Amino acid sequence: MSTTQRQRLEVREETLLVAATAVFAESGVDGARMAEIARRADIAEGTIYLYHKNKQELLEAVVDRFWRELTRGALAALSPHGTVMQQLKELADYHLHSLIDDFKIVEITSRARERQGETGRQLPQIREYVRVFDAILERGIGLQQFDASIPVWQMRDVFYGTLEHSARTLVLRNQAFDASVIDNLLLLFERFRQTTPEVAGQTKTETSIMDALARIESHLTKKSG
Amino acid sequence: MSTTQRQRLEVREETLLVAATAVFAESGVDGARMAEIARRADIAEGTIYLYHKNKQELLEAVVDRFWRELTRGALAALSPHGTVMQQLKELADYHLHSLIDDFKIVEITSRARERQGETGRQLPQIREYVRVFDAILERGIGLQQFDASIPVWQMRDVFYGTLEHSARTLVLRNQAFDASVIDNLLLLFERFRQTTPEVAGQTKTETSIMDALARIESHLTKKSG
DNA sequence: ATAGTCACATGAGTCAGGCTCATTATTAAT
DNA sequence: ATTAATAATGAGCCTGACTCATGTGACTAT
Repeated sequence: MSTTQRQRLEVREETLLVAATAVFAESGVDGARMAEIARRADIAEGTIYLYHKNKQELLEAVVDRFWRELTRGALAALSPHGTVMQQLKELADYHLHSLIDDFKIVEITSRARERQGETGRQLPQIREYVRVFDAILERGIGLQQFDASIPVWQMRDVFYGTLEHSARTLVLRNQAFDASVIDNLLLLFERFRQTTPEVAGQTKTETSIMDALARIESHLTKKSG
Repeated sequence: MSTTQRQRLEVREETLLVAATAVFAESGVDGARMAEIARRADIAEGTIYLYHKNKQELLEAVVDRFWRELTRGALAALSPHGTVMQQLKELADYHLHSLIDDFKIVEITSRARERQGETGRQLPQIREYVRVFDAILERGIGLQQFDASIPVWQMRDVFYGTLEHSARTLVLRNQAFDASVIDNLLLLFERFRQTTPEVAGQTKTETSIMDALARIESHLTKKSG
C-alpha cells in the first residue's frame, strides 16, 4: 500500500527531527555532528540529505517544529472564555515556562534565522506563534479595554522582549520560574488599558504638577552642578 | 624603544579587530573567512592566531570592543544633571539608535556567547554596558522616585528587552528610528514609579509632591550652605 | 512467481576552511 | 656585530559537511 510507504517516511522524518533537536540542544549548532544525528536517528549520514538540503535547513526544520508545538501548547493553555487580562496572564505564564524549560532550543532559534546574505528572515512558525498574542490583544482593543492608539506590535515587543530577557536572566542565575516577573509585566499592561474620563482628568492634573516640579528640580540641579 | 614595539602591536591588534568587525558584519559569522580578515588587516592568516586563539575568540573580541564603544557613547549621551526620567529617555534614544544602526553586529553578539559546552556566558563588556541603566535606576530608587520593591533586573529586562525587540521589528520592516517606541516605553516606566500605599491619610500623589518638595528644599539648602 | 522499474538508502570519498608549526624575519640586548 | 628573543609567515594538516556511484527493497505488470 502506498499509504504505508508514505507513513513510514513521515515517521522517519519525525525521528530525524527528534534526534536532531536533541543533538542541537546538547551540543549547540556548531558542536552538533551530522554523523551523530544520523546515528541517533538510526539512518546513514547521507540519508539526512534526502530530507534536508544541508545542516542549516535541518536546523530550520527543527526550530520550526519547536515553535509549531509551542503554538499548539499556548492555545491549549488559554481559558477559552477568560477575560483579556486573564488570557494575557496565561500566555505569559506559558511562555516564560517554555522559555526556561527549553532554553537551549530558544537560544538556537536565532541561528535558524541566519542565512548567507539575507538579513533577518523570520520563520513562518514563529509568526504563527506571535499571532496568539496579537489575537488576544486585538480582542481587548475591540472590547475597548485597550488603547487603540498604541500599535499592537509595540505592545507585542514589550511582551515578548521582556519575557525573553527575563527568561535569560533567570536561567543564567540558575533560578526557576518567577511569578513576580509576570505580575509586574501585567502591571505594565494596565498602562495600555483605556482609562475612564474622570480618572483621566484627575491623573492629568496630577501629572502636570509632577512635571512642573520635575522641571523646577531639574533647573536647580543644573545650576548647582 | 620597547614602547614603540608595544604601540605597533596595539595598532596591529586594533586594525585586526576593525577588519574582523567589517567582515563579520558583511558576511555573518559562518560566512566570514579567516583568510579574508587577514587580507583586509594586511597580515598573514597565521598571524591572527598570535592575537586570538581561534575564530570564536576573535569574534568575542570584536563583540566586546563593540559594546565597550557603546558604553562610552551611552555615557556621553546622558545629560549629567538631568532627572532620572530624562536620563532614561536619553539612554533609550541612544540605545535604540545604536541597535538599528549596528543591527548586524548586535545580531552577531549572541554568537559570541556560544561556547562549546558552557550554557550562556555573558561578556564582561555587556555587563558593563548594562550597568549604565542600573546606575540611573538606582539613583531613581535612592531618590524614592522608583518603587524599591521591584527588582532592578526586572525593570532592566523590560527596558532592554523591549528596545531589542522593537529594533528588530523596525529593521525587518525597513523602518527608521521611531520615537513613539521610546515614548510608550517611558509611559510604562511611570508604573514603576513610587506607588507606596497611602500613609496616615496622605494620598500617593500628595506623598510624591511632598517628596519632590523635600528634594527641592534639600537642593536649595546645599546651595546656601 | 519473476522480472522490471523506481524511489529510497548507503557510506566511502571529496573538498572547504580553520588551524598548526617548521621556518624565516625583525627587534632588543650586550 | 652577535646573539637571543620575539613576531610573522604560509604550506600543509585535519576535521567535518556534503556528494555520488552503487546497492536494496517495494510495488507493478505480465
